[in-house]
Amino acid sequence: MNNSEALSLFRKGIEKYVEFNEAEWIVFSQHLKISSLKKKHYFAVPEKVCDKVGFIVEGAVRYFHVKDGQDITGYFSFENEFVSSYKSFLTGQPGFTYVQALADTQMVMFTKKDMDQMLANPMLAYKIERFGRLVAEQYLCCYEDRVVSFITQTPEERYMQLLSTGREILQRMPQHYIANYLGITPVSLSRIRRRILIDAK
Amino acid sequence: MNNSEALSLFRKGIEKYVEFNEAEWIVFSQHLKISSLKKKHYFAVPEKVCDKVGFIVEGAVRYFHVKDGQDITGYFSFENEFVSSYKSFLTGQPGFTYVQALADTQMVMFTKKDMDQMLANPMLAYKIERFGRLVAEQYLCCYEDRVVSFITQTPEERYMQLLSTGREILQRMPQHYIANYLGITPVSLSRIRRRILIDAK
DNA sequence: CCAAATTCTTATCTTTTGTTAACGTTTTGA
DNA sequence: TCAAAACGTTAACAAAAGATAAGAATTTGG
Repeated sequence: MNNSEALSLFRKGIEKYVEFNEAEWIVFSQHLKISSLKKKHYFAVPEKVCDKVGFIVEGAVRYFHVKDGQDITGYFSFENEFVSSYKSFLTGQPGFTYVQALADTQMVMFTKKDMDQMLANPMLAYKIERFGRLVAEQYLCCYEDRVVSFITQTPEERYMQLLSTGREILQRMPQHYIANYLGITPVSLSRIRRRILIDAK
Repeated sequence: MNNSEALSLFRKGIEKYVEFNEAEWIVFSQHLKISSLKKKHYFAVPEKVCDKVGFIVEGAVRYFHVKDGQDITGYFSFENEFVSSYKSFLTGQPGFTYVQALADTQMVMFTKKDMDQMLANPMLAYKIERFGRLVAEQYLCCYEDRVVSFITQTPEERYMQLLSTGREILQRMPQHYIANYLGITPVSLSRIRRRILIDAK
């Protein structure tokens, strides 16, 4: 994919948050950078500040933590979604999360510095504030659902719900990542699947 | 507490997000309403759209879900914090959460309609967008931490962490609410506390 | 002030999950 | 193409959590 195609996908992808006129777009896009990440390479690592946000035009990433030498996968992002170690980006503090490309991934990126410049530029400030608000609000809603599911549902119920709503994750992610995402071990998810199969008979 | 005191606490409380000059404040505060909620009364209930956000100047609320006839407490808000069934407020769709006053609670409120009016008012729009962005970002960070704790920690580890960071919750909330908040049953939290006591010896 | 409700702990029993390891299958990458 | 790595299932056992119930202490609300 060439840069112009990537930018155009990005512009289309963020339409639901904000639309720029041509003059604005010219300035805005000067703050964007097209960037590729080879499979298994890292977008963010712990102990470092993640000073950028990406928007995936092709590929996918996973978010994971390392505990006692083991990976624990907490989240995924696919095409048309943002990537960042959000808390680190927003607070400017070092993060605790690995963000790794699961396949060769192409993204449109902007840095914290660029975001701050745009927020300080009267031509863009208003729309960037709004853009940021709407994106943060959307992620807030996702997180709210996720927390509620941990509080109110059993692992089996969480998996059943994922079966009915999580097409992309189920199709594109190996099962042991999905287990982590649900807050359980891969062995436990395998058993849950078995239980469901038997109950279905 | 009289209305003027409440408004002043509110203005002080949101300073970290946005500061208004006197002219802006006059307009902004016309969209605010001071409101009291008696203990055990509801700020929001499931199946209804929560069309308002409050800022607690005195009191506290808890958020809970009902599952199989049982309460499951998911969160709390105290003085100087916002209250809403956020997803319902942001999306305009009916919520799934009860939000209930734990004590007589006084808050400063604005409705979705007021927020939309302010966003449409050139005098306030920019600051309100920014205000909304910063608040959403902060809550996003809280939720991120919470999800990570469910993914990477055992219930015991979550409780230990709460012991070191959750002063207010621990002091003001009964233990069975805290158990729910940690994603476990009250009985299980009681056992965890016992284990910790024994290990400490 | 007192009965009722709430809160916390403890015990018992059942169910589920975690841990570790083994095994066959599939995928990967050199 | 082929060895190594990754993946999913299963088993066996230990550890933890859920469900239920009982009982004591505390709080509450009229």
